[in-house]
Amino acid sequence: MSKKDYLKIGELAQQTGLSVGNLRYYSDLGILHPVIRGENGYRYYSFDASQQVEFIKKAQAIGFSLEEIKQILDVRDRGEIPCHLVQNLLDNKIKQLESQIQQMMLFKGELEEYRTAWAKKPDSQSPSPEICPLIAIAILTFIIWLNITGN
Amino acid sequence: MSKKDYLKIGELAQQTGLSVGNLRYYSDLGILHPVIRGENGYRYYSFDASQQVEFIKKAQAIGFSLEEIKQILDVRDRGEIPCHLVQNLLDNKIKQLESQIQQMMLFKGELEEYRTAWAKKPDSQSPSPEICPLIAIAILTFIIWLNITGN
DNA sequence: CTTGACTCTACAGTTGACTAGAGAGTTTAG
DNA sequence: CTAAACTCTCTAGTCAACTGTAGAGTCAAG
Repeated sequence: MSKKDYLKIGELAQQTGLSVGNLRYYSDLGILHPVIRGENGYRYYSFDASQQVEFIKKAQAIGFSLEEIKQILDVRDRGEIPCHLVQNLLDNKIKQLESQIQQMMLFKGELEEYRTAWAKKPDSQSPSPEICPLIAIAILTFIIWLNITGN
Repeated sequence: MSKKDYLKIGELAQQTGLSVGNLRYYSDLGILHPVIRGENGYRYYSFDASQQVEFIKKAQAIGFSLEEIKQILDVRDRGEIPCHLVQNLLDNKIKQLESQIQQMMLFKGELEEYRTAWAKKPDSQSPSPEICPLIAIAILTFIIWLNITGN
């Protein structure tokens, strides 16, 4: 348990940008286990804990609840292997995911284009510096609408 | 205000699957305005209100907060919006998409790993048909993802 | 060996997005 | 005309995901 073997909670907090309280909360939920508990009760984390935190953050970002994330991580920790039966399903889902990623990248590209266009001509049609043009808004809403509805 | 001109809140609730309370909540937040209020105080909605609700649902599903949705809808209603608001919205969404795409690719990679790992395994080591926790989780997460994206 | 930074547990508070219930007025089917 | 069904407002409760605080123990630099 020497100084260089583990991270204390405050150090992990610093690394990840999460609060100490948040890390304790995750620890209590069983989402992010300290490697060991000291005799003093201190939580000691491994150095790749910040990787785990990144995973959790991103999983949250795409809409997983902490409970769902916990289930995923539990399974991963147990190292179970999928049934043969559903391998085709896996294949299909991977392809599906591929296309979803493509779509999202396309959408992101559109948004970036739009942002660039905006930056070039911020106020040309605008009555005041704070107010942006109607047409741009329509386009923005439309783009979002298209993406959401998938049409 | 004849019977066929508008929807009452209960009718809209039925159409959309949202609760009456939820619709009132949206009405209070200014996210989904009734076209008019009767003298009785009743909320009367236009027939395309259910379209609006669908928009709200899906916008929520891809990670917009009600506050953000309100801003978007306000824009549509008013036809204008402060530039920095649009910029922020765009920036945030681009970042969010970036992170989502990254995470999805990571997830896809993991699934591919699982698939490969399984392909190497002899059939004899296959677990019993009903015990496929990993696959269960994979399916669960995909279902959730599908729900999020609405496809 | 003390002092200040750090940690612990336990519990209360906050925010967003609702849901539930009371008490009262309104509409509508029979 | 009446009773059931619907609506209103207002207040309070719930749930997830935190944040904040109190009181107490622990560690590390001087």
